[in-house]
Amino acid sequence: MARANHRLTKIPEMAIRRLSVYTRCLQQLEEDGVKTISSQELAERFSLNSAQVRKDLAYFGEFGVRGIGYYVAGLKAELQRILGLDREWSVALVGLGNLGSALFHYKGFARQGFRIAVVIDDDPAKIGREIESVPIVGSRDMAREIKARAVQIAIVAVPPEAAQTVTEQLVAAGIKAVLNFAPTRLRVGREVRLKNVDLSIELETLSFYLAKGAR
Amino acid sequence: MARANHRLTKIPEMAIRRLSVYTRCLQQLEEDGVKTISSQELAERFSLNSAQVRKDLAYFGEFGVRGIGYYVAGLKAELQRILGLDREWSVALVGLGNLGSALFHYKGFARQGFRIAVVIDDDPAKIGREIESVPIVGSRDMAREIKARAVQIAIVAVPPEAAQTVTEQLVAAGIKAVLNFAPTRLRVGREVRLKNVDLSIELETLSFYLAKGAR
DNA sequence: TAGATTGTTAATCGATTAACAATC
DNA sequence: TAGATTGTTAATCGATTAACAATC
Repeated sequence: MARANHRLTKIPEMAIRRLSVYTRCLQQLEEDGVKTISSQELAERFSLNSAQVRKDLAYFGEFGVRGIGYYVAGLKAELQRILGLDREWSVALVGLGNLGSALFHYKGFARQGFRIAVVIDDDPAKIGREIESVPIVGSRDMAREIKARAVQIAIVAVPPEAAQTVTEQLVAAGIKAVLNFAPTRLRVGREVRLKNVDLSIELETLSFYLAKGAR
Repeated sequence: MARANHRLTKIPEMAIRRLSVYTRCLQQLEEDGVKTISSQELAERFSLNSAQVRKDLAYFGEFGVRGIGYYVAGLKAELQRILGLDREWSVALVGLGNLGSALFHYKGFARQGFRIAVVIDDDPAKIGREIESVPIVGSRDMAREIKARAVQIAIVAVPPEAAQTVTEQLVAAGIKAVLNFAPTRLRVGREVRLKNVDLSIELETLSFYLAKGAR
């Protein structure tokens, strides 16, 4: 029964993350000249259950062909569309310290259509300059630049004590989603999508298992 | 009934992560001079359920006092011990490019007792030098340095094509846990704890919600 | 003692997986 | 048609939450 229940159901966050992973795999498969793939084969690559792969996809539509599997190129295109990876997103990078610079040069972002359109940093030695043709502006000019460049996503990589203030300015300037690397819990309104990346917590879970092993 | 069921039960990964979060909060509370806190108060700070806080703690023991709550200093110390944060861990940082440098200078790691004891990079311009008194060695000398410095944790921040090879060398040298920032799925034996940090996937989930909002 | 809050059990909720009719 | 694999329903599993006796 081909019904579009995928409009109504709430989609688990983990399903979205897996979609991301499938997409990258499909991209590789396409480059390798693979034409079709079954849910079973796809699942094996990530030690998942084939039913989970099919269910993740079923949230969004019917992309497969019974007896065949999925056409790699077609499914990749569908997933890219669903994830918003079929277009370019203008991103503002806030903070050009060590982490900010690393993120600026990180190749993975650009590959999926995320283009850093403006860098924001209040260091007088940096304001007014460019980095790889991307302008560096002070927070004073932040709102103007964000609007002018239709930036919707901000990557926050400033010291923790500056993060909340700068985020409020970003939201006031019209930013719709924030990826936060500052080790602080940010408070934003519900109209803004916030994702925290906590670098310390990952090390701490590792040390838990090491410490446990030693006990 | 004070039984140590916490020795047998399998502990959810998410519970460990929350323990990390509680610990940091308790640290702050201690600095602020707060003596006791209830599961309810603690839960509210993270929009969690108080039963969840109590259950997370109950995996490891009985730390609270009925009618009172938890003594901040005592609970903090217990959780630090459980997470292995009551001691110093020697860490090897592999790859000193943009991301590696950022991670090297990242203050959050050192704060919780993770000390970068050696940097590994094969750039001839870097080998043999030091960065903030930490030696930089080539992968040729990796095994020797890791053993000499009793390093158990490695942070991998090399280009994706080098990640698998270097990880195998790390494991051969006796590394017990790997935090991987390279955008590649690493394959390691089951005796090694592996945690992947995928920077792209976070942006991709954000763009999913933005794209959905626009549909 | 009366009030507060824990630790734990039982109920609920949600996500994963097995099973299978539909169908290419 | 026979074989393969989907999309979906129903069963299972695990994690979250409500409820409450125990007890400070």
